[in-house]
Amino acid sequence: MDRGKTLQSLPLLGRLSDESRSALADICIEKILKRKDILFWEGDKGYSLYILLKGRVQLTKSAPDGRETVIRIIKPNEMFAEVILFEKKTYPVTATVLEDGEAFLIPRHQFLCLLENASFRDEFIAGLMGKMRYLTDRIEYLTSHDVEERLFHFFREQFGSQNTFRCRLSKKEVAAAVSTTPETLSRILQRLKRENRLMWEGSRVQIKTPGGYPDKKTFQSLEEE
Amino acid sequence: MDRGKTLQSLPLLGRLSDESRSALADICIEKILKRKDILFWEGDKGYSLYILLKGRVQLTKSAPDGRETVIRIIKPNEMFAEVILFEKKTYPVTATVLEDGEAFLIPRHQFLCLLENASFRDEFIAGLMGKMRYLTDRIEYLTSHDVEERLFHFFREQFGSQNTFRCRLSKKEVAAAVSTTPETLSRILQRLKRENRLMWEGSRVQIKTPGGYPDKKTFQSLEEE
DNA sequence: CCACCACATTGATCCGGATCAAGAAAGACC
DNA sequence: GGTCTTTCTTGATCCGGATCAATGTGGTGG
Repeated sequence: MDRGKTLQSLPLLGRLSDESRSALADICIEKILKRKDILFWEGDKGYSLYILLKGRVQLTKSAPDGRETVIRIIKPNEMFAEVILFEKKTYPVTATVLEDGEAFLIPRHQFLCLLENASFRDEFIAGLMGKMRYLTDRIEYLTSHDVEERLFHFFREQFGSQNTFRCRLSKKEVAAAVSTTPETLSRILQRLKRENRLMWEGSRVQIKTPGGYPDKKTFQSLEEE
Repeated sequence: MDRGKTLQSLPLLGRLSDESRSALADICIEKILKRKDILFWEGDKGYSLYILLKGRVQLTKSAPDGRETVIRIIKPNEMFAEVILFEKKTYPVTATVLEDGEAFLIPRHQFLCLLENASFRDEFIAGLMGKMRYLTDRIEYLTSHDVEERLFHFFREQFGSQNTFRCRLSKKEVAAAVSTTPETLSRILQRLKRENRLMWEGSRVQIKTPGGYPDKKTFQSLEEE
């Protein structure tokens, strides 16, 4: 893999000067991600951040009683775990690979140098703001929309506005992502199929709700920011 | 008010060089906050961020159906609305004054200059990270803790670990802050009083749960970060 | 000081979705 | 290919908390 090129194609890093980018290319570590790998646990001390190139990674937080809450599912080209950049603190979430892929792993102190570059820094901060908006929206979404709405919204966020796509996540995982149980999801899918509004066979999902999804609210996915 | 001094005493801004700080002092606008004032509406175009000096401000997001979700309640010395810094976008939340106070209002382009200062910038980014942690925690909290736990947690977050304090918010507002209805809150307060675990008379709240609150989980308030 | 309106309490009811339980299907592993 | 484990489905039940409704209580402005 030509790292320099890969790095350049990333929205975030395209802003770097050629020199910094190639310096980064020498530093960052490629990592192959296999489904079910844990990249780090909530509470771990950490010194690197990640850029996902391919695949899908889930960030969860666990309650004292063991229940896991999905905070966010990372799609390719997103950066995650930057939270450890400026604090000697620990990861606030656990990162689990949901779908095989690869990632760049960038050591923290290395990354900090890059922030001297004004244009890069602005892009980086803008990225953080986008994530804050995302989390804000997620709070609103989880507290005032029902499971069906959350499901449609989740699909749109993850797979864009296409009406048919391949979802490699298990139903259990999707249930967790929309903050419900497999049983409830199963029942809802059953009903949606009966009402001929959504079909999910194997990994193939087909949405047939011409003229818009049930959730009217315009809700931006992180990518679109 | 001696703005320079006030600015210096703020954790975030203390890091600035004396010159930048006094430049900032000349720029930033003092604003008196009266309960029920709206600082900005979700969707407004905005060009300034705020630092709350005194009082309390609520950030909410509204669902299409009109329901309002409280995202965060700002305490003194916190900065908010920085989200508009790097995007020409609109405020993602509505800011309502809950308790009389005052704030500094800093025009966006002015603030951007300050980021040239490395130490200030790091502090600023660290602040953003803290907020992301907060939002992450809030998602987990709202989805996997019941109203009683959320209530105790809210008090601790807002008023620290003291067992007795003055809460100037209305019950309706507290209900919203813990994402429930006034009716439910009322019933819970009634029960807690009967069980002699918490008393709320007038604005005076007294918690009598020696040896820890029901929510065992260590949960940092933003201030402690 | 009274009238009015937002807040607060209390009761009755309802409902979305979690939980528990048990079978069926589908991978995964030797 | 067969066993074993995990996922998925379906059914029955339960429960936290929302909603609806009615009444009580303050606070505030004229």
